[in-house]
Amino acid sequence: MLSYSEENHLKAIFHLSVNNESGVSTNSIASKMNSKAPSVTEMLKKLSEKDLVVYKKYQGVLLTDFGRKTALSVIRKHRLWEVFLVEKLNFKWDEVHDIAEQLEHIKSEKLTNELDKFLDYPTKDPHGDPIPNPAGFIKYTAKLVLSDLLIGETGKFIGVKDSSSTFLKYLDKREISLGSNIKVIHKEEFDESIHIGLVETNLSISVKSAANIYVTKL
Amino acid sequence: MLSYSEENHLKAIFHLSVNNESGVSTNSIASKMNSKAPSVTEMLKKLSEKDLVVYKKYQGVLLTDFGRKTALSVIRKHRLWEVFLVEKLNFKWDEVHDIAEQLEHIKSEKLTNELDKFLDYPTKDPHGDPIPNPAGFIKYTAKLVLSDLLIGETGKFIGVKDSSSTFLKYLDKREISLGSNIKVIHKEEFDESIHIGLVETNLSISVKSAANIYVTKL
DNA sequence: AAATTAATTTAGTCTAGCCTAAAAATTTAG
DNA sequence: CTAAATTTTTAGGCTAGACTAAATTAATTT
Ligand SMILES: [Mn+2]
Ligand SMILES: [Mn+2]
Ligand SMILES: [Mn+2]
Ligand SMILES: [Mn+2]
Repeated sequence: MLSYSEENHLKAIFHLSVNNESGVSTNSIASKMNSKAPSVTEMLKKLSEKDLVVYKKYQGVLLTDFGRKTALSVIRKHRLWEVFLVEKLNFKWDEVHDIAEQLEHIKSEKLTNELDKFLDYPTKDPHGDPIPNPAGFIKYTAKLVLSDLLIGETGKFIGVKDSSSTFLKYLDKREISLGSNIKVIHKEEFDESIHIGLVETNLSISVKSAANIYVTKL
Repeated sequence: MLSYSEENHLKAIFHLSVNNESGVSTNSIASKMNSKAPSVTEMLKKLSEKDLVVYKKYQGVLLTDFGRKTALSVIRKHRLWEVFLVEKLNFKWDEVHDIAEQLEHIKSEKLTNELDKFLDYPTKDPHGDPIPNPAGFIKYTAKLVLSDLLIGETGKFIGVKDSSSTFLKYLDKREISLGSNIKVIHKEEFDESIHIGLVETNLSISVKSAANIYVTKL
């Protein structure tokens, strides 16, 4: 039975492993966990002891298959609960993350799988992130950021890179929501802002925002 | 922000306070918590420090209004989650308690209240126990145990005293479920067993079982 | 290639939550 | 109303998980 802290460390390592062939560094984990390096080192020893990671002093750390599967099980629960909160309990997409951080640690496979069924087997969470299946398989969708689109190109808004409450609420205010088709109308040279067209309206947004919006080219 | 252990102690004290005017004893709490007296003493000092209980050495302990409200909030969450598991996720009444023990500690008032709404404001949990309202008000129903009924009397099955998985599954097997009207047909002198009549069938059950079934006289 | 800088680990400390054993207070009994 | 039994508290210890400061190893510069 893993502790919350062990599960959270595994999750952090998993997220840091994406696009990172070599080992994950102690400091990067500490920074993601809002803790300090010595706490991470101690945890790595414990996780290594339990065969959840491969750890060699000063060499960074990598998940074992077992560790990866465990991390994905936590992520699966996190995302399913986020769907539940939005779909069934009237939460907004910017309100669910903190609660899901708590719910992801509830231990009951039956609960997770019944929840999955109850939600009709969703494949994406409210932020567009893929939901791993019970076996720990996760289906990634090719995506690029809106700021990479050229003038005249259109993309479908499929996810956010920055999922902070602030950014999510900003998108709500501008009525940019998951699934929207966004066309790049014009790029301003002076401040690099990007004029975009939604189904109805046209808007202008900063590069910073555009760099945080995942799209698939249409 | 209270810890799980603090919340669990409050819950234990609350349950031990029912029908117990004077203070709750250290040992009774330890026994309910599956811990030892010194651990309880230590916790009582902490809870007292936080004004959740009134504690005086060797004098037992009582909840303050604040402590009582806090305990009831945990119990409210526990019972709402049990309803959710049974009503929405196909759990049986004997499978929900352990999961609710985890879920009752999730911190989000909005979550609790939205869940309540989603479940259409249930007043009883799957075991017949009343669900406190958001203000911490709990509505008790007058009840007696089946074994107290006299021959010829009929009672409506409204709750269980023993809510162990074993007993609940036994009731399932005998097809005795919440809401059933149970008539006492005969009491066997030899082994004190009680012959009862359900809507259709007649059964015989032990005094022990009968002493664990709450009914209201019809 | 040595020196400096940066990253990581070790050493030692702290708190929460639990424990056992011993001491003290309260209750029960003779 | 003392004496024994019971209950409760204190004392001291342990583990998990966090931290700071110091030491060590690795990486980067000159
Ligand atoms: Mn999230
Ligand atoms: Mn998400
Ligand atoms: Mn329960
Ligand atoms: Mn219940």
